[in-house]
Amino acid sequence: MSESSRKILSERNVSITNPRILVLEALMENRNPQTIDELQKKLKDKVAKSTLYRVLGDLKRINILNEFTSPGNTTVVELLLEDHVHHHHLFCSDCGEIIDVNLSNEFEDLLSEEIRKIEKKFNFVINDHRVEMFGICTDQCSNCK
Amino acid sequence: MSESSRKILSERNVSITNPRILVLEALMENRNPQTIDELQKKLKDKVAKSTLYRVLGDLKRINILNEFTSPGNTTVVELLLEDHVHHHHLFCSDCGEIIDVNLSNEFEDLLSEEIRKIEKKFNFVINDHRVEMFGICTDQCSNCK
DNA sequence: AGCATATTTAAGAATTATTCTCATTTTTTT
DNA sequence: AAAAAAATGAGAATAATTCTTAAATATGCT
Repeated sequence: MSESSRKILSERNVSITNPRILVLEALMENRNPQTIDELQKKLKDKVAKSTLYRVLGDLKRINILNEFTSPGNTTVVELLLEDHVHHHHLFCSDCGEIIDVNLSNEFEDLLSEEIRKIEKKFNFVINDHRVEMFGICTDQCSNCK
Repeated sequence: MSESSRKILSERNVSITNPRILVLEALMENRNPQTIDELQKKLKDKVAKSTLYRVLGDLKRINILNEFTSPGNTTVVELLLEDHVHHHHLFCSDCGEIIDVNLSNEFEDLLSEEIRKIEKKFNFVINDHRVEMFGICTDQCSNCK
């Protein structure tokens, strides 16, 4: 099981340590975004709190971790690997669930065009973007129901 | 000057107090998003820190304040009044500036359609959304240059 | 495999951002 | 103008994150 985690680390030239493997595994267990708190619980008594934060920093540095903030201002992270293409997020303000969402190619193309316009207008080089949607789930969230 | 702040408060049935007027004025001074820290500096010795946070909470409650987080995880707020229509944000990862951005109607229409599809697919009621763009300013940011 | 060097970890202290508490002050109501 | 209600200031309390350091682990070399 830990093979793929080891591979991820060695391919990126960072040393293979137990905490890093454990954190990667916790992240892989649930490919939707997770709060630090959820991770902390999963890794309780296995990885020190300070180590968890440090390892998450390491993963950001090698560009396989996406960190952002939910509407309640909670920090959330998700693993970004090859298989996990560009996507957006849908937040349930009721249960807190965060769902990965893909939008149509047609939409993404038009968005890229808009971004090109914005780059010109503001003299920016834009290297990333995201669409966040906020609402209330009616029956699909795993937490609700 | 404080007339418009007073009006904003009275129209929404919240009592008119000095700290609230001062915070509103600080927010109006710069209609782009501001960090709590910037606000704190402007209001230094005029409004207590705890009061600033409380007043910001009040403004959120009456729906005239938008709060979100910049990529560096800093909390940012901006006043949302009638004149300030739906817009999006562009973040400079170099100087930290956050710029309000409008996207074309064509784009907004297509986005609304996408959102309708997502609502169906995930059984959500979506009531808000935003597009965030990240990049580096080349010469326009007021901080950079 | 074994040793030396470099890197990482655990644990808790330190820092930062935000919320809470409560006696006093200000605002609103009458 | 007085009474009642609401808001404030100051600092204590809490929560999230970063920092520090001695000990443990990983890596590179032989």
